[in-house]
Amino acid sequence: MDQVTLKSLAKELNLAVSTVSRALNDSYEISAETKEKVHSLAKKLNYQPNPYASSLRKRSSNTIAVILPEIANNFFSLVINGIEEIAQENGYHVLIYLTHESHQKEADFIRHLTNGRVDGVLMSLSGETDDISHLQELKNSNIPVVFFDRICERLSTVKVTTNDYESGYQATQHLINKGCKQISYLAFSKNLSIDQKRRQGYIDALKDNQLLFREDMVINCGNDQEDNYKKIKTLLSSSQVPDGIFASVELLAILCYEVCRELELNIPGKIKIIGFSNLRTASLLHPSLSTITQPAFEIGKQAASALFQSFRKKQLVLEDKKIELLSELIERDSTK
Amino acid sequence: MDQVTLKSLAKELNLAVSTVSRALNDSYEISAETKEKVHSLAKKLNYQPNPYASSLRKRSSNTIAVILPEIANNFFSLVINGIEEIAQENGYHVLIYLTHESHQKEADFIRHLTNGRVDGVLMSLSGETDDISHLQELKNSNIPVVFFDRICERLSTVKVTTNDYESGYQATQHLINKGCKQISYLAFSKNLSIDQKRRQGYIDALKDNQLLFREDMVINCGNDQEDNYKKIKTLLSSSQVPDGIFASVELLAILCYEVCRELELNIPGKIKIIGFSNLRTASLLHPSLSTITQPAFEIGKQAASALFQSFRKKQLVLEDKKIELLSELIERDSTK
DNA sequence: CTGTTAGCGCATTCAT
DNA sequence: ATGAATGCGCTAACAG
Repeated sequence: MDQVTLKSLAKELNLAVSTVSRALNDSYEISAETKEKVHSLAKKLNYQPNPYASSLRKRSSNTIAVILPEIANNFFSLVINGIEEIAQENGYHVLIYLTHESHQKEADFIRHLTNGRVDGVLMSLSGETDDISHLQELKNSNIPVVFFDRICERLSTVKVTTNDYESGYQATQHLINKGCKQISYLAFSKNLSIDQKRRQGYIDALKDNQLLFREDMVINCGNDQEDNYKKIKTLLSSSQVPDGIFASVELLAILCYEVCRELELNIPGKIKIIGFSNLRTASLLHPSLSTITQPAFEIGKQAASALFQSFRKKQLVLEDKKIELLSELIERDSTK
Repeated sequence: MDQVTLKSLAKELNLAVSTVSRALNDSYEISAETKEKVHSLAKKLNYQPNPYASSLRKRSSNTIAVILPEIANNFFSLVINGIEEIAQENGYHVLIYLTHESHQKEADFIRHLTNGRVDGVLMSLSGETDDISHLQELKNSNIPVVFFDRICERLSTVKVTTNDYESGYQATQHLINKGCKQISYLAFSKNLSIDQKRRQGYIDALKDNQLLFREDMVINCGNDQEDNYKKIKTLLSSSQVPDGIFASVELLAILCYEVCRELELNIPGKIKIIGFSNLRTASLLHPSLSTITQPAFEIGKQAASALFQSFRKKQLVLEDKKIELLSELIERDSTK
C-alpha cells in the first residue's frame, strides 16, 4: 500500500500541498469548507504525518529522553510511569536509556542526544558519575534537563528530590527509638548528593542522641553486588556486630536481610533493619523490615511537568529550582 | 553556537557534502587519507548527524517501540531491561508506550506508529483487547511486530512466551501435593491466551487428581482493583472457602494475600497461595507464598533479538514462530 | 575516488 | 484564501 502524504492528499483534492498542510494544522487562513474536506479525506485514508520530515523542518521532535541507572527496581519503574503519563497528556514520546550505573554510557548517551533527537532530558545520575563535563555540554547545547532523585548539585537547572536529609535522620531515629545503640549505615555511592544527605542525617541523629559515630560503621558499597555482599558479611560477622542497620537503597536493604538470614541473625530480635524501598508489595515484605518510601510516581510527574512547562515558555535555559517532595516512614517492626 | 552539519564540515575541508557523508559512513570508495581528515574534524567539532534528516532520507529510524500494559510490575520492568540491552547492542533507540490495559490507547498508539516513527514493535497485549483490527493494520503496514507474554494467537508473527499451560498445571499440582482439596483460580482476563492456558492447566490438574472442577471456584478478575478486591473478599468470606488459591498474576496474588490477612485466615495453615510473580525480592516475601517465576529478562532479550534478526534479513513480514521459555516453580511453603 | 544533482515529507515565506 | 517555491540535513543515483 502506498504511503499517504500531503502530496497524495493534495493531488486527490486538487489542492496545493501547502494548503493541505495548513488545513491540517488548523491555520486561520484556510476556509472552513476546505478544512472540512481535507480533514475528512485525511481521516478516511488514515493519514499519519511523517514525524521525521516534520521534526526536521520544525527543529523539534516531540520526544524526550529518560536516562536512568536501571529499571528493575520499583523506584525507577514508578518514576517512569509518572513521566509517561505526563508525556502522553502533552503528546510527547518517551525514549528510555539505561546506564547500568556506568559513567561511560551516561556520557555516550548524552553526547549523542545533543544531535536534536530529543527536546529535553530527564535524568537520574549513575552512581559512578563524578566528572560532570558531559552534563555541562548538554546544557551548553541548549537542551533543557531536569534531574530527579540522583541530582547533580553543581548544575543549575530544575531538580526534583525528596527530603533525603530528614529521611536519613528519621530512619536513624527510628532505630534508636527501637533501642539500637550501634547503628551501621550502608552507603551506595559517595559521589551522589542523595547518599551524602542521607548519611549526614544519620550522623546528626546519632549525635543528637549522644551516640558515638564510628567511621567503621559506614559501609561504602558500590555497583558490584558480589563485593557489597562481602562487605556486609564482614560487618555482620565481626565481633562488633551492629544492632541496627540503615540501608540507603532498596538493593542494599535486601542484601543485608539475606546476609542476616544466612548468618542466622535473628530479625528483629538481634538486629533491626530499615531501608529506602519502594516496593508496592510492601505488605508481603518480611514483617521486620521498616522502610522509607519515596513518592516515586509523583517524582516522575513533577519532573516531566517541569520540563513541559519550560517547553511552553520556550525557555531553553531552565532556572535553578529545587522541588522537594516528602518520603514516608513505614514502620513494620512495631507490632512484632 | 552554530550547528555542525555535513555542509559546514564540507566547507571547512573544501570537499563536497556527499564526500563527507561517505567518509563518515566509511564508504569503500573514499581514500584513507580523506576519511582521516573528515573523521578528525568531525571529532574535533563534535559532529552529531541529525537523526531526523537521516531517517527521513533512509526511511528507517533505528528506533523500536515497546507497547506494554504497565511497568510498575517486576515482570515488565525486567523485560524492558532485556529489550534495552539488546537494543543498545544493535544501536537502536527504545520508545516506551504504556496502555494501562486500555484497548483504546493500544489502538491509538499502534495507528500512530504506522507513520514510520519506528522500524518495529515489541508488544504485550492489554487485558481489554479482543478486537484485533488495529494489530492487523499494523501488520498490513509492513512494520514487523513481535509479541511477548500476552501474545495475539491469531496474528501470524514471532511470539515469545513461557510454558503457561504447564505452569498452571504445576502450580495446581503443587497445591494438591500440599493437601489442598478445594482450589480456586484467580483469572485476570479471559481474552488473553496466557490466562486461558494457565486456566486449562489448572482444570486438567484437578481432573487428573480426581478433584472436582467447580465453575464458581474460578474468579474472573479484571482491571478494576476495587472490584477484584470485592470478588476475592466474597470468595474468602463464603461458607465454601477454598483451601488453596492459584493466582494467575502477581497483583492478584498480593491482593489475595492482603485479604487473607485482613480476614485473619491463617497462611499457610488454613489456606495456601501460589501465584505468578517476578519479584527480585523473592527472599523478602512472606514465607508462605510460593511462586511461578517467568524468565522475564530473557523474554525481553529474545523478543528484541528476533526483531533485530528480521531487520538484518530485511524481511518485513515475520514468519509465524513461537519461542517458548520455561518458568520456574519456587516453593516457599515447604519448610515452615 | 570525488563532485553534481535530486529528493525524502513537511512547514513556511512570498507571491497572487 | 490558495498556490508556488524554498530548504531543513542527509543519502544515493549518476556522472565523470
